[in-house]
Amino acid sequence: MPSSTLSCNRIISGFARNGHLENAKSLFDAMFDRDVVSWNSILGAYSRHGATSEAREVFGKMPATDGFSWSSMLSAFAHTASRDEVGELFDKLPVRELISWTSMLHSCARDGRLEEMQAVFWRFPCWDVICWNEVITACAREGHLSDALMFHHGIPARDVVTWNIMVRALALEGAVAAFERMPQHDIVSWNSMVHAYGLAGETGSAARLLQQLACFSLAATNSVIGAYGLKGQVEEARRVFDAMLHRNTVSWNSMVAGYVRAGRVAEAKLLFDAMADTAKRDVVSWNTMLPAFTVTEDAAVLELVEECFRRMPFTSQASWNAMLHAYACGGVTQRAEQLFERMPEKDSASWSALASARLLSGKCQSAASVVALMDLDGCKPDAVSYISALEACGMASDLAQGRILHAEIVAADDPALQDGGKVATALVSMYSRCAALGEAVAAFDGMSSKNLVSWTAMVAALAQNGFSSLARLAFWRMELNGFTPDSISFISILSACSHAGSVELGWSHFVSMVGDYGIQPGLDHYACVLDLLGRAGNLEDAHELMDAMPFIPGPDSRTSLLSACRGLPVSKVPEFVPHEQELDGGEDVLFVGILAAAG
DNA sequence: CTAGGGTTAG
Repeated sequence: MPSSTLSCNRIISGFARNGHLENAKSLFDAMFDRDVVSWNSILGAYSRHGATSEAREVFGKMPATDGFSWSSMLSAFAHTASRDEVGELFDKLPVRELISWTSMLHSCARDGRLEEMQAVFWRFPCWDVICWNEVITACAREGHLSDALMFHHGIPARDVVTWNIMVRALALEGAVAAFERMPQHDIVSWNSMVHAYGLAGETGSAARLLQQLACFSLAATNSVIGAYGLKGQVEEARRVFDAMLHRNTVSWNSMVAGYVRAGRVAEAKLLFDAMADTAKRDVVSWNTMLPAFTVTEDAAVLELVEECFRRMPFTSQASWNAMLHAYACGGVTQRAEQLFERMPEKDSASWSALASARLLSGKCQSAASVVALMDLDGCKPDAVSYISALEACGMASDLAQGRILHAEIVAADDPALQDGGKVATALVSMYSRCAALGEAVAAFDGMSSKNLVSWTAMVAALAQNGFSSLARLAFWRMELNGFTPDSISFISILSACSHAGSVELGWSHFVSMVGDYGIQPGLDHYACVLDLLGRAGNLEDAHELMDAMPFIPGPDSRTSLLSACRGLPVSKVPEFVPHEQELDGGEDVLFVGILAAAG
């Protein structure tokens, strides 16, 4: 037991800073002479841990308080308490220093009151780099990137944190630029840069950067494991994981998540069980197991997931959402609706999961109404809400409802709804499926920055509405604009060719997809080409392709062949076209139709 | 020695 108050305080603050709250507390309890610094250290520890009620209790017991005590309390409130409580405490402050003002910024930022935050910011008596950084972070986190950049440019002096915020906030290109421009790097800068590469799917660059690090970084290593997992490169992720000398809960969780995402549930479960001995399982570990069913769609896995959910020692909002999502994917809408009713709290992700449950079971109208319901319930619809509602309108061909949603999106005028043009792309698809091609084109033309996905949606819209040559033109313009078509773009263009009966062109796209772009054709591509050949009456080639394709021909491909025979005399129907007894319901009718037509 | 900003996982 150290004798002086000063040395005790030093040890207590050391414990508190490193999260050893229990040790800090027991030394504090054993002290003879506690001064205000001893009390403040304990108070600060509770405050930083978000333990506001404990902090409040300590604050109440303090024999004397100073500016530090009040600042700690205000910080705790700013992180956890309501706007009114924070305001009340702020009014009671004996002195208002910049630190307290900065906590007020955080309180606004926390629940998205960005305009109020900016108003508060400009009322400050003076500013330092930390309060500037706080507003930049808040703007960036809420998706107000232009505001974030404005403050970034407006700041009189930047420190390493200012730059790190930009590395975190910007997409890869911007992150690289910020990283290269910043005068010096700290470990957080490197971690953020590794993470940015991982987020962009550039796992190779992320791994290379990790190796360049002079010292071991848990955060960066975990980022790389996570990035490999996201891309399905589980073996690479495992190699990094196995090479680690120190792993924390996040390392384990990331590795488990990689297996789950890859549908390798058995291995995920094995690690999940193993980590119970070595690392502390937290709520995220449990939540990580829950999406397993979404990937595997294996009924046995759904049971395992339900079991997991029941046994969870703690649940978070994400646990409920993940379970809801699993039900949605499993098509067990009834259970999804029941779980939704039982949920203690509902956030926008919960409502979106409900919408997808309804959408996947074909209840398009009630899926489209989710946006209105959540709004009534006091939950602000976000980009995902609008995207799934628009998809529902498209599926239901509910043009009127789609237009209402469009008007709401425009009226909301929220930068967060831009979300990389995803909402605008959803509008294009919605209008297209409602056969309102003019409005689809208008939505597309109105996009400030188009990307591969929006171009592909436009190609598909033109193809679906029978404008095959325009679809081909759009495909060509897309390439001229520097967007390299991916597997999905080719489905759009192949279906355009198929609708138009352009055999040669469709075939050349198919060949170029494989040869020039190195894209492995999937079942959908084969189905388009089969349909194309079938429509053109090129049965020989169609049959040859059906034999050669690495998929079991589904009913659709056989129907393509069959429909191609429509009108042929029975004697001319090739023998490889399926016989009557092989056919099930839908095809049977078609076949009978062919025979009748053949007379 | 104590108070405000940036670091990983669903």
